[in-house]
Amino acid sequence: MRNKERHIIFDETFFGSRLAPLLVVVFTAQMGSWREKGRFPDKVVSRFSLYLRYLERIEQEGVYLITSSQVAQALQLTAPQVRRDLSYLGQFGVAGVGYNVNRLISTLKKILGLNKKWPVVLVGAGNLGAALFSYSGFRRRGFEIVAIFDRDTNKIGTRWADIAILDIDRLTETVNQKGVKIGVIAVPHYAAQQVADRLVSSGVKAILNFSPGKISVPEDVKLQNVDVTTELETLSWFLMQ
Amino acid sequence: MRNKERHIIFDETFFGSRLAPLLVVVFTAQMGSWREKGRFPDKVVSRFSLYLRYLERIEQEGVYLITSSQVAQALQLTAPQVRRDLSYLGQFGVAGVGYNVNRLISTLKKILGLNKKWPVVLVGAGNLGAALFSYSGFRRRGFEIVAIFDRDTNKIGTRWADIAILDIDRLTETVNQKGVKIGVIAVPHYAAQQVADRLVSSGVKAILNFSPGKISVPEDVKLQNVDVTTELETLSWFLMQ
DNA sequence: AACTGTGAATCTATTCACAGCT
DNA sequence: AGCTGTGAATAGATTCACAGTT
Repeated sequence: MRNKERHIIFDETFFGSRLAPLLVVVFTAQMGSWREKGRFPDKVVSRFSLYLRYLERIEQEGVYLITSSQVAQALQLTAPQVRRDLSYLGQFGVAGVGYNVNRLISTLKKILGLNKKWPVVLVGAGNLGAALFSYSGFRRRGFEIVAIFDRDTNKIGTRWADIAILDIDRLTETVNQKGVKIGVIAVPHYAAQQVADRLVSSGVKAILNFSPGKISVPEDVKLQNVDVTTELETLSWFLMQ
Repeated sequence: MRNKERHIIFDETFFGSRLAPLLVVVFTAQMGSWREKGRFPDKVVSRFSLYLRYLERIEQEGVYLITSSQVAQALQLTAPQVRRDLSYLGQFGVAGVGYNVNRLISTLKKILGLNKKWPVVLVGAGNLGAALFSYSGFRRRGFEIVAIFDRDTNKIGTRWADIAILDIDRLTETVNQKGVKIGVIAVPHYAAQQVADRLVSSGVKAILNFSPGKISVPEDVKLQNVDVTTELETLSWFLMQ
């Protein structure tokens, strides 16, 4: 019927009562699933990213040791949460002392895959594309836009910095040649699904989508959405309260 | 006390027994807290936003009735989740039939505060600012950028469409004059906290922040972050698996 | 004395499963 | 017959609290 064990915990005061023990039901088997899968939840990963940025900043300032509560305070989290997150990395901290900033940084980088270079294709050479292109944070992290695609013939053939804007028809060719695994979609919503399909069929395995509305991709492709309208509408809802 | 605890493992034989149903006693009193607070969780609100967009689209296509599973399929959610979300709005559906698209749309709009116009200030007239400014989805939803601020003297005094780019020093003045409650931050990270502080002290109550890294605001101000680097790093992590 | 690492507890979100309406 | 609305069940994420380490 049920294949999961349940653990029931009770202390001596409950032994007197018939039903009381049943009140302290604890469903276990919760923890320890990431361990087998070798993957942590997305939420934890995105905090890893925050931790990394923070740690790199304080490393610049000469800090080489940090405690969970300092990290928590800086990033508006709680200390236990920071410890729990970092414990996913293994036993890193030194009890009574804190964490070694350097070791943390290099571990986080390794886990996040930031030691290697990721060639990225950007689809959409509009304002948003330009903003993403000019955002230096990507390059600093190893994400390098190797080609830009659009279908506007006025843009095709021109360059941004030294990166050519190509016809979208050359997407597959480029993705294969440069071994691109990440695509960024910055086109209007009506074109988004089509672009996603092309990226997928070209062999891209991870997509960052900036166009509003849902697009769908096969299960083995990771899709990350950034939906600005939704964010604004959440604010609007807040202001209505 | 702690030492007296016993762990007992119940397997399926137990769950076949008469006592099993009693376990249920424990886990109640969970639901029904949002109702008093009159607010739903952020996650639900952001799905409201998705529902609304989808419903408006199908309304265009002449659909006036929709079921939870249709919505779920279109938005890659589950049917029970859609029903649960919509049930927060009250009893809207018709059993055996589905939901009236029109009524849903107008209720969602009301809840999300999209019946009124929201004047918005945009701080940062770079590429990202330009992308946000030119994104027509905002205006369609009642978010109107009434002023743009920057500190670059080359930009100050120029206009985008008919909206002037002003010196950041005139922020408070504008916010007060136009009753602005929402601010969008699209400046480099090193300037973000300072801009946030100015927005807050000018009276803005909700901030959409596009610059990477955490900024902090008082409790009564709603902050929504869009952190592109983190999204990309999550993809990178995925690709490492 | 100060901090980590982690079971257990709690809190939050999602899904199941079905009574009840049309 | 088909769908909603919702208690109950499950899953997931966060926090508490403290044993253990330096």
